[in-house]
Amino acid sequence: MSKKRRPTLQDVANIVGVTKMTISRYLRDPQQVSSEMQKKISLAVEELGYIPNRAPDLLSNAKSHAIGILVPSLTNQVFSEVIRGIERVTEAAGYQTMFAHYGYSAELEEKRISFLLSYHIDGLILSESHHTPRTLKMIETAGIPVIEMMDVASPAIEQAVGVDNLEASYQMVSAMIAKGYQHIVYLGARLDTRTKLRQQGYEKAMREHGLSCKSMMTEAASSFSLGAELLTRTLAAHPKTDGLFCTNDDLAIGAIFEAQRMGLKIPEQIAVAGFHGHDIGQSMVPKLATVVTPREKIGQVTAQQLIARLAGEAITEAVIDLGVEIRHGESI
Amino acid sequence: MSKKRRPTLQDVANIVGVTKMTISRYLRDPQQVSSEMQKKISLAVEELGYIPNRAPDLLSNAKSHAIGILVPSLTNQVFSEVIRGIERVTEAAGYQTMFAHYGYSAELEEKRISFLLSYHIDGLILSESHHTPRTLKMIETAGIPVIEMMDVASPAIEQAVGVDNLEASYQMVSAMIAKGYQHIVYLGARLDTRTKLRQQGYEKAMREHGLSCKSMMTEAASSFSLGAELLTRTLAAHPKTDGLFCTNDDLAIGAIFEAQRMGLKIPEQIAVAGFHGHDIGQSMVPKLATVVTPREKIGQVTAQQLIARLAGEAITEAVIDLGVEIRHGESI
DNA sequence: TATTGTTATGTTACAGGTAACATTCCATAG
DNA sequence: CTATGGAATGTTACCTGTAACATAACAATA
Repeated sequence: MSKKRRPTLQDVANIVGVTKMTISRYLRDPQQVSSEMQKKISLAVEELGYIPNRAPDLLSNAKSHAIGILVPSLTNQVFSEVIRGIERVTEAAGYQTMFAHYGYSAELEEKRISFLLSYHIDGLILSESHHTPRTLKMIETAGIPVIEMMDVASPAIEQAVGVDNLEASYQMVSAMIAKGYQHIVYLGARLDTRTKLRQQGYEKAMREHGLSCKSMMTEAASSFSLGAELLTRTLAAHPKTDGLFCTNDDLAIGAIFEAQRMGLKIPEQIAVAGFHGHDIGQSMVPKLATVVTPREKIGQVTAQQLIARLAGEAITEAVIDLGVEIRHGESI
Repeated sequence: MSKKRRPTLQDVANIVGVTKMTISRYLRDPQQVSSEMQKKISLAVEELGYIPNRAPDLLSNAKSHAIGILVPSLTNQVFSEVIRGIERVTEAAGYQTMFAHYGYSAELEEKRISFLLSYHIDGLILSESHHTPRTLKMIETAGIPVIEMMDVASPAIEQAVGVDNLEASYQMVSAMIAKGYQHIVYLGARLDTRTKLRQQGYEKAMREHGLSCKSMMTEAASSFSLGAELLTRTLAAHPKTDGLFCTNDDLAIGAIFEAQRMGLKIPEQIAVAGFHGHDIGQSMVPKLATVVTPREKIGQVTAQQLIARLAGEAITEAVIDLGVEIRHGESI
């Protein structure tokens, strides 16, 4: 009994009694072979359960029609929505996607990019503008189009699509100040690039109004329970706190739940604002004040730009800022 | 000016003045070449920014050390946690992961599997036990180990790791009935296999106590706002409802928020239970009653089993049931 | 009938890393 | 001084699909 081997085009060809070239043609476009041949090949392919093999293609430097997508985290709802936007476009354009995530670490990002490039992706989408030198070198060497998503402040490579996190935060905190809150504290977790930008936006608004900046930060990953914990710590450290600007909705919602447990009235005793505008913020009581980011649209526009460039078009806009919406909700 | 080309081992070899075989050895295990050669090659590799190329490897039927992972949805928090569990194990074992998602469609699953197999993955993890005939054929032909995650009721291939969704739901609904709720309605969305199993568990418990079954279902994807909507529709259709068993936490939480808006007391006027035990359920007020599934552990055990089989071990347990915990919380 | 075109299929060469085997060179033992 | 062994490096063949070119067979036209 011979060991089973993955069937090749040659195996199909042997059954049909033609060369593998004919099978190859059939698989790419059945019209290219005669109609009786189509039937015969179709049967043989089904019989063997032939599985396409990309290896030879990759080897001969053909286009892979695959694009690589790097996100910091899969657990983060934000990126699942961005990915949905990307795929809506890539799917329609006949491109396949290969994801990887790097846990907010530039070193891991480097590894993942190397992995994706080793599979000859045609284009690459990143979620960060900070990379290791080796990453930059690899990308240059690979010579494929690259787009950085999410923030537009300081693109490191060729093109960026996203929002201005600093400016958006500045606007939200300004709105809170305009409503009369004076002792606003910034809640941050997982100190990545965008978290820092949001903190800067917070500080800009506070300073502009002569208010003092206070932050409660941790390197732990965001979660609802972390938001609860940060509220407790904030009130212990700064009892006069009357507002929270949180780096994302999860922290904000966790803080609101904890405030409810403590019997604090929102927003009368403490105002809370988040970042992103997830569905849950609109369902909960009170409705969450938040900076609504166009997550799915970021994905769509990024994918459209990348595909245009894969089709040979030049970059027309190196930076595409899709803007945010300040939603007041009921919590400020 | 010549068009840039991705550097090959030969290019590195030319710079160093040896054959590419020496470079190949260095890259896989630097110890295999002399120490002065190590330095020279290292420099040349950096200079060119050499990127590994998996194509030749794939072509010669080498192990890819990559495993494919198929999940129905990336938006679904459940699967990000399962993936985290998988990666904790694969990362340590030196395996790389390639994800894909198929939007709960068996046809799309087939496409994705074909895609992953075309890249010569060594093993495959699925999240479903229902597949197209062609999928089954492909998997058989590929001859690689496959594990089905999530539910253990009716594995279709070789091995399954997960929980018993029907039994778990039966237990939760029984617990609700034991507390005195009589008019419990089942809330379901996106009618996939597991949702149906949970409904069956609900029905088994209700029938056993001579209570009548009522369901409020939709094919839309789960969300918090959908939970709110389903509650409204449920109360309109069945005014006497005093309990909800929801197919997941999102629906349950959305329903609770809506009940709060309506001024309904939980659990006095209406009890609500969810499924999975996400972090948010423990933070919110009231704490959510839920069936806690060992999501990360499912991932870990699945990966461990797969890697053991890749190492040549035989299947010792075709079905691994990791069990659930019934958490009463404050909402029933 | 000779010519041209068209459709269907065949032939050849190639992509880049690595397993398996071969060679070279030098140190040490006999 | 030769023989032996081992470390370092070289040589060859191979994996599979497809672009590019070649050929065959037959229909349509001059």
